[in-house]
Amino acid sequence: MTSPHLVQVLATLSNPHRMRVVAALAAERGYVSDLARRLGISRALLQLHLKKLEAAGLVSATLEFSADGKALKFYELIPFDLRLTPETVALAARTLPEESDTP
Amino acid sequence: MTSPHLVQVLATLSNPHRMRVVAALAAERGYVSDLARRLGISRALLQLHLKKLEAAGLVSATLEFSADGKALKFYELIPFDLRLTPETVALAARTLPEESDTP
DNA sequence: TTCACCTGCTAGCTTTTCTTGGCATGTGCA
DNA sequence: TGCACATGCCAAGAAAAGCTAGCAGGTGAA
Repeated sequence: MTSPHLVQVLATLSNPHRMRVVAALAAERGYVSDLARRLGISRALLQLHLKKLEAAGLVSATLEFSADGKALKFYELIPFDLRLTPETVALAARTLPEESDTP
Repeated sequence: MTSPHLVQVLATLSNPHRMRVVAALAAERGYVSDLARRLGISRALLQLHLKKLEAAGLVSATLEFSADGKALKFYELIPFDLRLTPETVALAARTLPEESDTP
């Protein structure tokens, strides 16, 4: 894993809503509106968090069709296994872009 | 680890500056001004990040005195070892405070 | 006394993130 | 045709995070 990606993953997971989304998807995949109901948050908000989770490579989406022809966007977890220690963080920090790169 | 704490730790580590600080301290402890020079950032900024790292329980500070009597605040790493998987995240999410708790 | 260090704090600005509410589109069913 | 449910997107405000510049106080050495 590259460290900008690690930064992104950590930032993505460090949010209560997104942790709950991961938990919900770990139990069972679901489509957007369904998930929103299960989690008790608005669809717009969930969609935004799902976007971030997808951008971080933590979930993936599949368009499917229900029996009655409705288009449903199913989300499911992409398994991950990260270890966070001073050593792994230090290692990642070495591949971080310089701050002088974006003046 | 409680999940609010996990959220805090992840949020704290998901920052390039703070990752560099952890990396620097993993290599060798140091005092504020020294660290600022090593990292090439302003002292005020470093102090802010050190505060967050300390609040998250990732570093600790000790006041010491140099040979010539100057007070130096040394920071060092507190070892940590976190594993991040869908399961650990789901587990943590279950102990998350309800959103209805802070209306 | 003046200089070169060290520490700590904060007011204020900029940028980013979070969140809501609304609008548009499409489907099948009564 | 009207209803229910699905998706996507965006504007705009509220809240949080990031950063700088500056001030104040302390020490030892020249």
